[in-house]
Amino acid sequence: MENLQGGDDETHALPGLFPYFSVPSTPVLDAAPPPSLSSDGSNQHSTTLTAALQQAASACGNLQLPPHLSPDQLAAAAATTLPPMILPPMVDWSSLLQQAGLMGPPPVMMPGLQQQQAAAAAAVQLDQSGENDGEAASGSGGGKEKAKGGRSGNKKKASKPRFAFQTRSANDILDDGYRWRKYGQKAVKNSAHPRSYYRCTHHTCNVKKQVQRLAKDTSIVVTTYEGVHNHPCEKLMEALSPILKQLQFLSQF
DNA sequence: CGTCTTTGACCGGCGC
DNA sequence: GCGCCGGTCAAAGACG
Repeated sequence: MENLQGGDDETHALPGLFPYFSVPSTPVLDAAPPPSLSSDGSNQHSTTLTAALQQAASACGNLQLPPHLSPDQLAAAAATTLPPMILPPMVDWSSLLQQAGLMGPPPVMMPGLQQQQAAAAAAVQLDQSGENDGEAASGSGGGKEKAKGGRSGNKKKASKPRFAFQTRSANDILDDGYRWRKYGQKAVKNSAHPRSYYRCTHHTCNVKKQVQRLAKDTSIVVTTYEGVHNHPCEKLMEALSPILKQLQFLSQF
């Protein structure tokens, strides 16, 4: 599959949407290897890594790197102290570096798809036993507008951004750093595996996600996010705090 | 006791 | 109008 870029649709950048994965899972398509953080000590690499960290911190809302650190200091900090010991393995570096503009588009996210197209794409991916897995997303525009609201008058056709991606994992549930409450499960046509519906448990957050397995390859989990979290990711904060403490320590010099 | 999952019922949109 | 389907609700139960 190729990168699924919708043509004319708006492209959503969703910082903080996929900041953290602790479940051992791998992106299915065009998976970029983790950055070789320790092998390259060049300034450019280090400063861009710092930018990635800054992106991640700002995405979560309540972290700041020491403002008075010079770029050189930040670069030195990143180059000399960040290597593997300090980099939490659960951080999704592909997403971080992609947010910082260091990588191409993430492997299976589907930016630019309108919600019904994303849903249709996911449905096609599930239903089709044919060849092109995700290309159906860009190709099939024929998705009819299905019911968006459930029973209690959810009439608004909210155009929340929706992102779907696939991971190869034995676990259905990816720990993405947020807490989710399951509120439904439905059998999927032509698939032995049901689709599960989750809602973010944060009071003010309205983000939902759907999780289902591909019928054709049950080792692949398709996760569809709808909406953007309006609160920090606590687990990412925990993951980044050692780095930030170290940077703050360095800022004393 | 609070939180979460399970599961059948229900709702609304769509095609025929 | 009817049935299908995706999505949601909410009661009941499980769990720590």
